[in-house]
Amino acid sequence: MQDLKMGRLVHDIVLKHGLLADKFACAALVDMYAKCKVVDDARQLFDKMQNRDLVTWTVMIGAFAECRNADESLVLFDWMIEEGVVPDKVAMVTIVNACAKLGAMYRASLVRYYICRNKFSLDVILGTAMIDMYAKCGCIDSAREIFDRMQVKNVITWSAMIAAYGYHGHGRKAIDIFHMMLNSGVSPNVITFVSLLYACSHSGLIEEGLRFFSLMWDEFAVRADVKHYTCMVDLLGRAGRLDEALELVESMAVEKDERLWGALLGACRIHGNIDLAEKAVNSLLELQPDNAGHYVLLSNIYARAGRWKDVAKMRDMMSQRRLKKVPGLTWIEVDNKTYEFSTGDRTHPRSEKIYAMLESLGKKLELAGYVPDTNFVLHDVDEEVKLGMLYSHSEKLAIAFGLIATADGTPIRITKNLRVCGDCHTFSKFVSAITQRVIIVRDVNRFHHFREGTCSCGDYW
DNA sequence: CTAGGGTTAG
Repeated sequence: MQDLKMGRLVHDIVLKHGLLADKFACAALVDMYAKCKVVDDARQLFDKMQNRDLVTWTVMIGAFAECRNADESLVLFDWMIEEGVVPDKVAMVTIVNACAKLGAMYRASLVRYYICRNKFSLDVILGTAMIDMYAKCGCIDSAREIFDRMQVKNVITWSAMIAAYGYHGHGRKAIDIFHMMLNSGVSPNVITFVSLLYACSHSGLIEEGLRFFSLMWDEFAVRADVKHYTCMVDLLGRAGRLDEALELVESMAVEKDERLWGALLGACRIHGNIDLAEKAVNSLLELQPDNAGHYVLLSNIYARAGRWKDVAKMRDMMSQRRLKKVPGLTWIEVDNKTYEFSTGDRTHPRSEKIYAMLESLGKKLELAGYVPDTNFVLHDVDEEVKLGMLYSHSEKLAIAFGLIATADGTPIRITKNLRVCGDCHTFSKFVSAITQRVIIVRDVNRFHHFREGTCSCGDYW
């Protein structure tokens, strides 16, 4: 049931007949609100219920992970345990899913401990959820361990592993898994191919990607949808084959969406193709006139080409339409606590040390050849102010804090709400070289593993 | 036996 109007009607009837004490009726209503994405209504009802049982808790926890902040799922889970409700396997899958969404490594390890201690067997669903959780927490090897231990794997399990290798930049391994899957007799589906093509494009495996794209229909009867085309546009576009990418877009018989044009625009950014970028943005703005991200991306492309008048034009368009760039946030877990940073943030208790660290780090980095790229600052301010803004990007603050607060040699794991900024990407490479630290960044799309001055994404993101 | 569970594209 996903009809909110009807759902509220049913809610009224339940109230009228005094059925609020009935846990089945209430759980179903909570679930209905959750599925209609009105999580606050679900929570209100949940709070009013007298006898909440495990299923109701599970629905509520899942609703938060689905609709809003997975952090709230974890809080609720703790509360449930405190109330003495004992989770079962389905509840664990729900909480594993919340950890995956958050990328919260510490919580993930607690959950694993809980699962082991209570001897929940790794059935195909719990195992698959754990693969996804580990991968999205940046621990691709742990994900693979779970995968290898699983006795029963279905198409979702295989797809999750292929996808995981894909967004960690291990295209070859994704292809290996795909072949293992075929050998085991499981047939790939639509999502398997999205994951596989994505893995190819993000590892620059052009010929392989093209081959799989034609194979999917010819050999597996899986019809290409807009997502597969998006992967192919990305694959060709990254490789600089923009003409072919455009040709594909123009020839496809499937309805085009904003992410397809977004892939083309991303390729234009990498290769500095302004004409095509403008075409892509025009199509994007037809579909989503209020998405600030599109303006920002085009503005960055202009900035890189030194077309400052056009940058100003974009900025004016944005302010006319009252569009604001989504503020960048970065999270880092230190000593089992999550810290959040925004640009120029000085709220952290160790803020002075963090800025001091950034300053000394900056000097070393610049000696090593790092040149801050103020083109990534969109604001119309003096160069010096730009430099200050650039150096206080949330990512850099989180990395500096990680360097201060964690032991030498331990990897630094951070999570971002946006795509990684080009300058922060360069910065992270230099930091990994100079400090001998591995830096693992989860951005909104994928993972970057920085090690000894290089990134696993091969600078294509 | 009946409410609740996993994978995907910029």
